[in-house]
Amino acid sequence: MSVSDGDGQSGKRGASICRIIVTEDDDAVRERFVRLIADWDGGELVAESATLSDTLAAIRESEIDLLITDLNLPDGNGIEAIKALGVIQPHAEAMVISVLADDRTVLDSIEAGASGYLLKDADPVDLVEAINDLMAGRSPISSRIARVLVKRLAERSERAAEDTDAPKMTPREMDILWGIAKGFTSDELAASLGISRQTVPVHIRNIYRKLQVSNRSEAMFEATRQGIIRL
Amino acid sequence: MSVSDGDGQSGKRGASICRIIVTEDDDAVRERFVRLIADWDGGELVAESATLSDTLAAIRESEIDLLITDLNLPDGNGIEAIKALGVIQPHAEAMVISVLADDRTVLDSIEAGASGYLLKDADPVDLVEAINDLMAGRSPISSRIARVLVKRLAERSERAAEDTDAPKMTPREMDILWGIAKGFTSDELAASLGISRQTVPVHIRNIYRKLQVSNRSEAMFEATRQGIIRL
DNA sequence: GGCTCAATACCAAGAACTGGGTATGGGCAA
DNA sequence: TTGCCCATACCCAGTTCTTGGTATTGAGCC
Repeated sequence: MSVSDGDGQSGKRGASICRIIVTEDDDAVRERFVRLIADWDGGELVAESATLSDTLAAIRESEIDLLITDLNLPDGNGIEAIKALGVIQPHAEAMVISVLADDRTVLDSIEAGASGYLLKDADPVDLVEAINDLMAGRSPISSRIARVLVKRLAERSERAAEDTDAPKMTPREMDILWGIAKGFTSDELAASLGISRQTVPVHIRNIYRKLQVSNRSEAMFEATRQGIIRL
Repeated sequence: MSVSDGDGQSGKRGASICRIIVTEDDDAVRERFVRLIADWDGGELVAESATLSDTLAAIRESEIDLLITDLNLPDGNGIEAIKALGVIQPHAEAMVISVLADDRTVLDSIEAGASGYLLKDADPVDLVEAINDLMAGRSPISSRIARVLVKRLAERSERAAEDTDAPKMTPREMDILWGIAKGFTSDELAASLGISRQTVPVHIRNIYRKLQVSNRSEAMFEATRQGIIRL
């Protein structure tokens, strides 16, 4: 697709030069980034922009491999640019460079498709190293940002693991629960489990009691919410 | 062990010195870590270990602030040590230093409670900087490892966002869907939404069509699986 | 102005579910 | 051994769902 030269191999993405857009509303900072890329022989600056709208235009008009963007832009949020990039040029990577480090912003950025996230800290970031990481399929991420990701992933297992109550289902009840998830009627469940059609409702009632619900759909909701059923 | 001077300053978790256990079955590597910590005046090595069982014993017997562990141990998996630490000394941090970088291992480690994860790469890691990060509430993570976390968090939103089909629910249908999740009957739904009891089944039928299901429980399952309903 | 679609409303029959009992074996632990 | 729990099975009455129709109104689009 459209790559200039490169068809063939590209161990990393190595063969071709990395085409980059830099979005940053602070002129001084942007100039610094631009210079770093100019002095590096692995990348080509396709566009530099100080606004969201310019960036969106550039994403539509130029083929790129990497978007480096700030989040606080005068006319919007850099996350929009990341989302647009994901739609228009899905092959491209995106990296955030921002002062923001709150959970919501970080997670939104990652979910929008950013693969890297550097904090605009005191210490000057090694931009070229970050770009190399990114192009090699790694994710350069400041340790403070990484903490947000770790926290998010860790809490997920916590809830499933202990969850205070964790109603324990018997093996048969798990069978029934899965049958319900697949929309089986009691008769179908009885047939597929090889038991009487009168027995199924008994199990279902026991499930309701354990989950403190009173019908199938509520049971499904609770069971998935409490991690009893994995999607 | 060279604790040397001690408490004076040390800004971060400042008052006390960081008590550390190092678990690593390769003697040379472990010795290197031990020496680095010894030469640093912010931490005290409480124990060093080459096996899981020794580490578990140390976790039980000594108060520590940080566990630095390999995963491949001769008598088990370092993840066990992390889990044990989380139970016995929940305040303590854990960091993995391993050659393993597969998704399952990384995610298991994080979910077990590791806050840091360094790849035992070619380049020598700056262990002291990593420890400082950790003690300051940040997460030192190699970029290759970070990619795993990013991938995991991004795919979660992807499924909800486009998902190939992404059946779009109208606002009303979302109301109905949530009502079903909470176990409301059609009558209750009609009452809570202020519409006729005859209208609810119409919406439900439309939902079934969009999700390609034929009853409420299956609809719940599909809706949660496809991320239409967030838990 | 037509067209599509969401949202509303109504009817009715048959299938399925819910909740109340009671009861028999088998397995496991005190 | 006794007691508890799981799994099994049955009955029944009442409630709720599901599915087949038809129809009106308003919003958005060509």
